[in-house]
Amino acid sequence: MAVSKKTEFTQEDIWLADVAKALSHPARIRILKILNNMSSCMVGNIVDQLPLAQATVSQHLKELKRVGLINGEIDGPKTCYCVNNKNLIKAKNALDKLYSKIGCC
Amino acid sequence: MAVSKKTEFTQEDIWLADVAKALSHPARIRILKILNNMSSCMVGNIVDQLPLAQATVSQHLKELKRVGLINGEIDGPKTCYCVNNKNLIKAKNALDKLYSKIGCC
DNA sequence: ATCGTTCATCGTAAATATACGATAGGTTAA
DNA sequence: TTAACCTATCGTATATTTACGATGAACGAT
Repeated sequence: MAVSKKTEFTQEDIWLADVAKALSHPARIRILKILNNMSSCMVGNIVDQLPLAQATVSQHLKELKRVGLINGEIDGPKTCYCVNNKNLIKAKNALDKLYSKIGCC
Repeated sequence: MAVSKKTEFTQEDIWLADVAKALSHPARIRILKILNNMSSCMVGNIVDQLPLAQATVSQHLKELKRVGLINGEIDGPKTCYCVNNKNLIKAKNALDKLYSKIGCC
């Protein structure tokens, strides 16, 4: 794409777009829902519920972690992930600023 | 990416991911904010406020329209765009389902 | 120390997204 | 009709994402 122009926008717009990018794959939406419904949050459990290879799931988890939508901590040989509610709510609130005050044309 | 596995998820997860994808570029976030603050919504006005070529802006508008976040209607030689509040609110509500009931691990 | 388990990272191939110039299509004005 | 204008689309180059097998790193148990 030649050269990216993403840096020429405000920090807030870049941040919100980045969070949206992390949400832009059904596997990552599914992962968030799984973490929301399980007390256990081992990677293996997540892999079992997705039609994807372990390496691919790990990549998706990394992307969600990168933008702060989930937290992960090492627990012995396993890794435990969970949703970061604070940032998810922050993203939801940011969407409020996009509502049109005016009706549709 | 070899073969896409996106179809192997639920319709709702695919839909929400698709809306998030439309929001995943700062230019498109900016466009929504511009539409939210202007009574006029001609493409030319939007192009003037972005560091992008007209062809690129048109592409971004097309992507927002594809998922129903904006509506566009031809008004003489110009085209008028506006935010589709209904779908934006629908997306925001869908994010509510992703909050963790459990605290962070 | 060795083995099996769990997960992250590397390397790589293919699909998709981004950006722009050029051009086409449609509208109003002269 | 011609000219000028506005926007969408086409063609194309490059960047990024997606997906997987293979490998590596860390841990617990034997």
